Amino acid sequence: MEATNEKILIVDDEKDILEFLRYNFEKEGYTVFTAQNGTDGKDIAFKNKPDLIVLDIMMPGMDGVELCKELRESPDFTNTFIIFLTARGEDYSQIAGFEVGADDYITKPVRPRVLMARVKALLKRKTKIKAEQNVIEVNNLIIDLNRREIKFDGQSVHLPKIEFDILVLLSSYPGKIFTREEIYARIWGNSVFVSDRTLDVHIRKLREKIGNDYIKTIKGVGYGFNE
Amino acid sequence: MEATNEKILIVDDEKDILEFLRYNFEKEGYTVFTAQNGTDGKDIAFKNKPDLIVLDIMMPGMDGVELCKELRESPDFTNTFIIFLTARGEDYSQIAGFEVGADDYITKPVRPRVLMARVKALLKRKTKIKAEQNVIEVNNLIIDLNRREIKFDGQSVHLPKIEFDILVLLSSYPGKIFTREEIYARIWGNSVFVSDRTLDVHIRKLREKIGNDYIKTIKGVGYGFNE
DNA sequence: AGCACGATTAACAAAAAATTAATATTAGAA
DNA sequence: TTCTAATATTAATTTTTTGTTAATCGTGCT
Repeated sequence: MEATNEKILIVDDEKDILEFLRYNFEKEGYTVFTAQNGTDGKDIAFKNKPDLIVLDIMMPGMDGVELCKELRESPDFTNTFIIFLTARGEDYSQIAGFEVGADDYITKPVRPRVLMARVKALLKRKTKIKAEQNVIEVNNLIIDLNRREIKFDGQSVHLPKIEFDILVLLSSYPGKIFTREEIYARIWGNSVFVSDRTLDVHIRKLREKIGNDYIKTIKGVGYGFNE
Repeated sequence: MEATNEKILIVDDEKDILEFLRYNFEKEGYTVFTAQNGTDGKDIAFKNKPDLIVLDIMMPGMDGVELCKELRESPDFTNTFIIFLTARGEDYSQIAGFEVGADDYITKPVRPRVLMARVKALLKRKTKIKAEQNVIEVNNLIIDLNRREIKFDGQSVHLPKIEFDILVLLSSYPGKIFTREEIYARIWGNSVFVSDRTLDVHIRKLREKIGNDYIKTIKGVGYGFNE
């Protein structure tokens, strides 16, 4: 696994758990911050702007729910993922509430693989996704899936169907290399056959509109999307 | 919050998600039904007539798309809101309308707050349309849902049924692109088949009456409404 | 019956998009 | 470095999609 270098903040009053999780996340290449109480957690959050926060519910002093609420009040954290740790059987009514703003929760005892899976699911894309609007945003490129249009350098640009679909496919999995066959299969379907240069032409037209930086060629394989 | 008592059906094969969402929606005052597969979902839908349905695309047995299609064939569900859960990068044209008739879709992993926001937005629209002035107003165009007539540049213009329905559909979701299939599904229903140019003719007649600016064509996809 | 209205269809025109073909260029192996 | 297969590029061509007009069909009304 490549070093993703995504930042994760874990807040829990039990030192054992903290170290246990730290070990596991660091092993996977994440940068880990920890705090043993809500107040410290808040400071570290504001200082380091983590991509995802794992919060224990029950803590002395400021508890997880309180911390979460305070974070969500800041625009810096409206798009940060927050996962709660809760004891099984605990009345999780507090966190499960949307007003708190949890993205997910898992029950203790924490199984690292479960937690890791949830984290990965949430962080899957480094690309900022404006989930509220079905918009993919990367640097100076905004792909609006509802309107089926893109904005490049602030300019709305119309993309014909196939070009748009290819761009969505590639940009949905930044970094992943799609083989030509894969792209043909997903865009044209398995029963349609077009000649071999067709894809290149579409790629070229896309590049004409969004520049050469986003779509990279892997010779002998296919294409990918750069962040 | 007052008890809205709006009914929501959630269909997903993952029990965790189901319960999590159930809890949250109930807390917000909604009446929640759940089903773990399409077949059950269909039964419950017909029995309870929910106001909004959240459908997972991928399910064993009858999947979300299939269920949606079947529901849309019944006049009971032509006006029910349907939100799809889908993986990003999936061929969402199938979902985002394609012959199906989805009102919205969100990409997994599901962020509860996002889902809740969308649900509220949709239901608000509905209650708004039901309760309030029943008028959609854009620039020099006023669509009166009660009288089923429009005012363009201050002039009352009568619209025949289908033209009016198309205009309402499009203008209710400004910016969203409706596929032709979706429009056919929503206006004519999934069991009625008319020839291929029919929609174009209605669109043309609409444009004749309200000008060319409001309805835009997305070639290869469908139509949308400009703000 | 005859009329009016709306919906649909058919036939063709126009526009846009997709594909192909032909040639140039390039990345990467030998 | 040289060579070659893979990709880029360009322009021409074909195909697909939509627009437009007019004719037809059907229904309800007088």
